[in-house]
Amino acid sequence: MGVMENNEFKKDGKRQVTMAAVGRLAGVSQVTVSRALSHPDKVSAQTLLRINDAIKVTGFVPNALAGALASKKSNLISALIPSLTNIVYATFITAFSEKLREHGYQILLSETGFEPEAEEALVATHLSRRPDAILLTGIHHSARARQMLLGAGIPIVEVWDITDSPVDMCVGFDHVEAGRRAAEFLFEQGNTRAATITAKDERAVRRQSAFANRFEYLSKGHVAESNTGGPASIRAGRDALSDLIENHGLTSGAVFCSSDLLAQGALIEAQARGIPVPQGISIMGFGDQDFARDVEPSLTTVAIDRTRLGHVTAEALLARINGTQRPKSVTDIGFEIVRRTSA
Amino acid sequence: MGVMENNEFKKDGKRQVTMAAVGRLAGVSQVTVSRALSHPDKVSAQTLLRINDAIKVTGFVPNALAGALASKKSNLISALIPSLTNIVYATFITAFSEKLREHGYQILLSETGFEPEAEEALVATHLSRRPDAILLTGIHHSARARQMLLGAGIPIVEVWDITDSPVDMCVGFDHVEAGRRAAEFLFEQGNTRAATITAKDERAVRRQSAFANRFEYLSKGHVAESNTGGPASIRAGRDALSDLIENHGLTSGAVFCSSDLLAQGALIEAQARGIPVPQGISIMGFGDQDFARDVEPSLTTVAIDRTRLGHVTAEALLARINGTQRPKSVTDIGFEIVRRTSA
DNA sequence: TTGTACGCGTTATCAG
DNA sequence: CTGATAACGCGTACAA
Repeated sequence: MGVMENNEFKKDGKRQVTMAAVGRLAGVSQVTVSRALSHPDKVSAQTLLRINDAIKVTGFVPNALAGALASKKSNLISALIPSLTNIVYATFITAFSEKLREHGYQILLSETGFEPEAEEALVATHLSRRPDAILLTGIHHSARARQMLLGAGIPIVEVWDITDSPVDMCVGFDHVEAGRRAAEFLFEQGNTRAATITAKDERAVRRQSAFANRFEYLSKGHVAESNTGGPASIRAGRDALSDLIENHGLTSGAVFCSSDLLAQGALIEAQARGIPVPQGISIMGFGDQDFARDVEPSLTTVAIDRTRLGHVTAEALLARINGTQRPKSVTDIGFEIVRRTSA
Repeated sequence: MGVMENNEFKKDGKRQVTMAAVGRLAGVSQVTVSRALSHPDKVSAQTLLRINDAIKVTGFVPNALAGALASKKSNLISALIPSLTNIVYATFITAFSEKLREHGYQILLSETGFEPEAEEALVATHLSRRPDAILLTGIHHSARARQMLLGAGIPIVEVWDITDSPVDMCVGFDHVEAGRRAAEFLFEQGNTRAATITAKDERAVRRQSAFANRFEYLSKGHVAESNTGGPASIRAGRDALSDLIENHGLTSGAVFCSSDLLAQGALIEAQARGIPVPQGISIMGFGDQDFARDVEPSLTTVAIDRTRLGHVTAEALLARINGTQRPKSVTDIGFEIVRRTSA
């Protein structure tokens, strides 16, 4: 009694309906059925009708596996993103998928988490499906992953970051510049002290570091830092603000958070402690998620247009697939500081 | 100069590395390479080493398309969910994917939106990839979709709802019962008036309806209702509460929201208007998302264990794939009312 | 332990 | 406009 027994599906059950079967019913050969589907204009109206009838009758569903094998085109695009439950990646992938679906592509999606090692294994399994292109998040990949990617000979796009030396192409923005600009903004707002709250995310850490450097340079003071050690959440934001207050002597100034969600947590914690925002402390988020403008006080933040990022990335990939776009292309979608009331 | 030109990928470029090529390098036949990969114990240690060397040297990546075609097993599982940007579906799919990946499956994911028609087209494209199983959200599907699904002869699981007549199997909970129980809970808390805020979501509407019926029966009063007409968001929650206050004369009592996000919006709006919660009005959410316990006041809600739902669904599918699980199975994962401070 | 022969369902090529 | 025929790369008998 092996574990593979008793399987009533496939294996030996009713064989699937093939183009040949449809053809028999329509009185044509298998090839003609194939043509009727991919180049209907190359088939007489007569037989086209009979074939479509036969398809309806048999409930034929083409086998894309066989099609991909024969044509060397899978119409599949792989996407590796850190996390689906992080809304910023979810909105990005929604926009990305939408645009690609319009062009007949399906997305094979996997979460890599924030550990670089996990990505490598996923790259292999994804490549085995022979996607027509692959999307990676970030610009840091293991040597073996890079090697496999290059070997695949397909368009590759890295997103959410930019670099001078992309594997193939990349579209994103400059995190160092974003952190720096946030520091300048908060300093210009009159804050002489600042602290940071950062989630466990390589890019967030890079922004934090740029922020701290810049703000310390401008203010000649120390920037206290609290790291969540995990993904962003309201709880993490609350705890981090408590940490800054209780363990780092934070009493005034600005707090730069690595995401709007952390900022919202900090906002709630400040409220719970009776600290007025922005009068007592200022809070700045990152991302400009939908709710940023709808919380009280509304959140000052760094806007990243994730939907545009998704669309631009999809278009770049499409252009690359049909040879329009050159390799080594780098697209900076930029960011924008949005001043609201929390800072 | 057609649009398909200039394509430097695939098409005619370097042919991919095959098992045959690996075999030649290792001095064995293609079959032996295949065996070395799927049944290493059936190959001598000697040749296994040579094969693994050859694989490394050539950078061989198996072609899962060809494998699936030959074995009639794609190791692919399709998942159709309404929305990725809705955190409840995202957490569900993360749990679902995780469990299935442990068993060697990859997930082909698509968003269907909340319009039933969109699902049908997606079912077709997904089925063409010959997934080993398919997951659908909800229990309402077009006739043609049902037909195609049945014809595919693969395990099918419908989630987030239950019914006596699943296409194949379903795992979820009873939305009518959930709405009813929420009404009883709020009434027992002493609320003599109630209103609802509901997003555009068939299941949410069903809960709302059950809630209103039950609460009206218990209180002998009318339950005012505000519908967002779109997806849930903090903005939508704020607007809906304003609507209830300004257009429906809401001044006290409880508000049952179709999601925690809407409830959070209502909470913020109440705060902005200086209405104390729960003293002025009570607010109840739905879903028990992470932040529900971390906002101020903490959110009373109906807990749905989405991670468990994901795992249970994956396990049911796995069991069904290897014939352990019978068809027409219905799994009710239930729900739980969590009393916190907002109601 | 290894290899040969064949089939999976489709597309591409070339003839008619 | 239609049809043979040959790939596509791998798994599954079955044989050695």
